[in-house]
Amino acid sequence: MTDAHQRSGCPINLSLEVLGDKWSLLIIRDMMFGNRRHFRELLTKSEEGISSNILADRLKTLLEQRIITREDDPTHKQKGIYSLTEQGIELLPVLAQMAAWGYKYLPVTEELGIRARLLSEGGPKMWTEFMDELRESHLGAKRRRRSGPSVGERLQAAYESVVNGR
Amino acid sequence: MTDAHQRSGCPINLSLEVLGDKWSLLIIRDMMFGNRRHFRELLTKSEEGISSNILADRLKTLLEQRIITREDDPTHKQKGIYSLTEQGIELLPVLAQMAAWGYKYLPVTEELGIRARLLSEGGPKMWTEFMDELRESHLGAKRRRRSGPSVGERLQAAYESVVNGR
DNA sequence: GCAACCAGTTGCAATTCGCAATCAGTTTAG
DNA sequence: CTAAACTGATTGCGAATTGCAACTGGTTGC
Repeated sequence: MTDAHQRSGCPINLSLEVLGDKWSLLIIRDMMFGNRRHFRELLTKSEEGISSNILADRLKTLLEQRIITREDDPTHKQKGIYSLTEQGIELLPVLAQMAAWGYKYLPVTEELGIRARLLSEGGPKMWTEFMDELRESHLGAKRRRRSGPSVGERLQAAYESVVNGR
Repeated sequence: MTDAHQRSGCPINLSLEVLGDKWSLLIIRDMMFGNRRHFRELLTKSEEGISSNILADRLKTLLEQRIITREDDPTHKQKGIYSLTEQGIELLPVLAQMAAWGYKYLPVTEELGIRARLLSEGGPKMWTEFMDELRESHLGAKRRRRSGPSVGERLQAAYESVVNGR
């Protein structure tokens, strides 16, 4: 896991060297949209069933790359709380574009596609708002009060609506 | 390489099952920005040095996923011409966001970062124009004549300007 | 004819992946 | 107080993937 073997200084290549595998972006996704902040939450509450050694390894590299941080949970001596950094939060547009593409071309299920659809329809303006919400919950940033439900709440409500209403 | 083991119907997960490795998106990148259309071009003219068996394997899965197509080159009985499909062309926003993120946070070299910078500054409007150009060169689509150099030409000129002018 | 070029394929060693079991400390229920 | 459950991982091991180098069978240009 040494970072000595850099292939080129191309931004796409460098991004892929950090994120180019089947799990890293899924962990980010769960932290962003599923509000998972503990190891166990990421391990058990995901659709795909990552195994614990892979999760531990990916969290380690995401920490090294400063995409997430880890701090102790004051309520539990063993729990750690993982948070997105600004750098991690700014992966949202990447995920949003990837979700939009997958939604358009791959066999997405209805309940898991609804977030992608809303996020795609909302466009960059909605992404920016959601990123501000993430800055509040992950970085403790102050945020102007908005009227109405947050983007996170709207996405979650839409998801539950599809799940319950079928 | 059977596609039986699908992990979930989430659009991000499905996208990662197709593109979640260190090479697939680099091949797409070279086809889009480097105008590589033949096996040898993709093999030898890339910064990163993919090996031929990996390239052959990735081209195969990209074909299966309908992200690219392959046709015989009429000028050479052995050459194949790889082209992006509409589905492949619409990966441009994903690459653009990934490039913008990498440009902002990773140790990108000046000459390889200039395209990312221009594409990021140009925004979705420039992406749309570039996608139209790709539709012309890869799908044979007719395109309204534009005044001035194309996006592809502008990116290439900027790259060469940095390479020569340092 | 022959060297260079074409798109891959093959063999093999090294690495990574994925599953299951396990670990040691912490908290909670009774 | 004790036992069970929970915490964030770690370990062992077989399977799959990766990466390098050599090679194949054919085509093209000189």
